Amino acid sequence: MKLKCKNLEISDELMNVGKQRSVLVMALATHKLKLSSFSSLFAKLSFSTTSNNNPLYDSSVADNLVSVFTRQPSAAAAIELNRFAPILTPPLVESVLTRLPTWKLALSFFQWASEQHHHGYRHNCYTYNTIASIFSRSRQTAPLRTLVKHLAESAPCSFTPGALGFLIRCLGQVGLAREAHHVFDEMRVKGLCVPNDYCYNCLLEALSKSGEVDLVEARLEEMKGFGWEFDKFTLTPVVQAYCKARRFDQALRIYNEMREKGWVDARVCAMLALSFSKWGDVDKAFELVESMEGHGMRLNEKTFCVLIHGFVKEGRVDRALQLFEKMCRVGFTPPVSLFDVLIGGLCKSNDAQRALSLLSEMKKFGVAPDVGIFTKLISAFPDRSVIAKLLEEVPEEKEEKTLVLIYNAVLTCYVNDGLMDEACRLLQMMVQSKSSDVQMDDFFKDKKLVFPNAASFSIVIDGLLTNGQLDLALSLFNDIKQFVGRPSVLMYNNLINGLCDSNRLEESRELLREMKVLEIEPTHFTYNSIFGCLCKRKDVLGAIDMLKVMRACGHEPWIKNSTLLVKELCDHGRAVEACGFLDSMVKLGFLPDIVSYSAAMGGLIKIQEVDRALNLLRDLSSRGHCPDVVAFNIMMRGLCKVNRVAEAEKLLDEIVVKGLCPSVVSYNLLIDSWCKSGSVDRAMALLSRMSGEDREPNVFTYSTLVDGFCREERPDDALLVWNEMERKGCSPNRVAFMALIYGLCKCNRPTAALQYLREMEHREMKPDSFIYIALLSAFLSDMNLASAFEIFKEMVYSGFFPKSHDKSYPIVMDAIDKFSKDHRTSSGIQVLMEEGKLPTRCLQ
DNA sequence: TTTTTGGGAT
Repeated sequence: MKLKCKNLEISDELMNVGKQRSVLVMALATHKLKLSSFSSLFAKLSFSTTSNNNPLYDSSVADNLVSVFTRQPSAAAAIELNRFAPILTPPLVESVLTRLPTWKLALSFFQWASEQHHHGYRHNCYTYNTIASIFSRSRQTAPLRTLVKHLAESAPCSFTPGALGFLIRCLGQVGLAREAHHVFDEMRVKGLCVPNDYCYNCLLEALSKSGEVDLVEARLEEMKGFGWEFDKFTLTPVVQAYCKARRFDQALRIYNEMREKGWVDARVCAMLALSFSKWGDVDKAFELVESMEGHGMRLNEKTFCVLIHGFVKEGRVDRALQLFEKMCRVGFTPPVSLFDVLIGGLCKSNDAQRALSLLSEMKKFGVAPDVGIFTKLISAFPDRSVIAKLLEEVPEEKEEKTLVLIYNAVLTCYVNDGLMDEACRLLQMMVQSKSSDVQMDDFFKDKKLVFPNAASFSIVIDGLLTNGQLDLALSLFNDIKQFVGRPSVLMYNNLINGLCDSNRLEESRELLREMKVLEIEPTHFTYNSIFGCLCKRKDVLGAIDMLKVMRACGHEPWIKNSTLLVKELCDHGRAVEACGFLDSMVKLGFLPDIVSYSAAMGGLIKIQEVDRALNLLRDLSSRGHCPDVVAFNIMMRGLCKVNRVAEAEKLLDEIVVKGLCPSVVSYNLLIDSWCKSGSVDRAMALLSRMSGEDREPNVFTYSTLVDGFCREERPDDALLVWNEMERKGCSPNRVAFMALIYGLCKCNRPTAALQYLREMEHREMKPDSFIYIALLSAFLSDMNLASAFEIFKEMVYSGFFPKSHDKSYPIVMDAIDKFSKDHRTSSGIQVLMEEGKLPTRCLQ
């Protein structure tokens, strides 16, 4: 009998089923897997039973269940599905699970089965393992994690040691080592499983795969305590864990132990060899591979390849070649990538001849060289003599194709060497090769030229673009259309990008129109090149128009572009327009980045619109953003600048309340504010709060405080801060030195200041001119004419002399007057004058 | 990709 119910409404019965969802279903649902809710799936399902109301369990039942869960929800037979429930058994569930095509469907079915406990169905360890291995194979860590968590906590189910091992391996395969570690203990504590040595071995493997070397060691100890014997499968993961942790000696110790017991196999050897190679010890790795041969072991193809790549990377082409020969000897055909890396390595170590000989090797294996290999070979012979040789050896059956490859390689070499003229000339010859009678180059005479393909043009055009030869690139581009056909999107993108970089917006738009005509779909790159150009031009309306286009075809504007527009506008005092632009973005459904909002806030502050900036900060959360510390810092700076320090302080508290961590900058801003307003002691209090919160002060903090103390005429405290800075290993920069020197001068300590100038010079930092002026005036007011003159000379010799409109001009002139009138310095001034170091017109 | 230190200008 076949039952089929169509379009059933969800019945009360079904609603009840819905309410009975098990804890597991709820737990799995927290992963927001967008599975159609099970009840609605029910309502749409159709299914058939084999013969009567009490169907037998046979493979056709499994088939039915599979087809019910696989089929697109169509005609409904929801209630009928319930008839399966009473006959559900773990083997049936297993069999259905393994037949379902996707992990999502398997999960649906598993959930449904979990709900059937009122019919007496319970999962056993094999159904759990089946779904676990499905998740593991499809790398679904989230549901897998939920599954084991549930397994240990709320759905006790006993496991055989073998089953626990299997489960742990599923976890290990997707890196859930911690979970494996945990479930192992849970099962044991709850009495659901008595782990044996196999379980331990599986656990060790999972742990070592995730690099949990400490846990590996702990479990090993535990095993010993329980009296389990170690075997090959115990120690292999231990070697692996030590290798991963770069604990070289320990890895070798275990390896030797294994060797004594005769447990070494190809896998362990390969693992160790790969690690040696990774650590740069190519010879040891090679030695190991050699010793394998003596014991009848051999590497697999993949390991050969990885080792050869690694050897070349370490600059050991010699060993790489030896390994390569071994690989060929055991009968593997090396892939092109291996030839590529070896030829590259040989070229790099100036063994071009040997590289060339590998090409014949390729021929023997029937592996066709690609353009990259040709390029490497040609570059390796600076006289280009190899080109003729390559051309001679072109196999007849693939002549056309191979010739283009070779010529494209030549073009690439020209481009790489910046020989754009040569590249263009060759391309032109290739184009003309059709029309015969072309004057051939030395390299190419005797050889047939070949007509270029799209790649040939692309190589040259890209080269021209990176060389800034935009117009030449454009004219070649037109040739493509004539000779090769439709250009690729990539070529359009590169040209449009080049045009936009040169601010040639109209032409780039023309190319975009052309793409439309040719029905070449532009990409986000295409649109963003043009959008970026409009942003750079501060063309707000144009940018918004472009956004509309992008909205229509579903491409996102790049953050850097919209941020650039906001920044550019703000830099020119147009913060209000910037805000308008951001609003337009929102209206178009693009959420601007927090960075662009921060830039806008900064712009508003710049034009004294502090309250507007504050409003924007407040609005951010309603626009779907959580202001970050930088946004708060910008706002704090704005408030400090207009002396609303108390509000800035409140923002600092708000940062903490919001669960963010104030940065050094946040503190620096307040410290600076207090230093500038004569409250250096409050600033110092904040410094101690910083150390309490483990926020290291930086050179900005210390410079600010040094400045603050000097402003309050407390040079000794300034020096204390300075020493504290050096003690903490924070080395002063130019600005810090200048702050101290200038501050000490203001406090009438020119001699101390001069010491720090010397220290600064010793560290190869040059002060700004105002430092000389400060020292000069300080020495003069200290009546120290000799030192004043020394500084004056240094100033003059370093090429600095104030202009007549300069504020420091009268100071310097007054100094010269004093120097001239004093017998100790007058001759020195004379010398400077004779040397022409002093502007003559200033000296009447 | 946004934020912090020196002086001083116009």
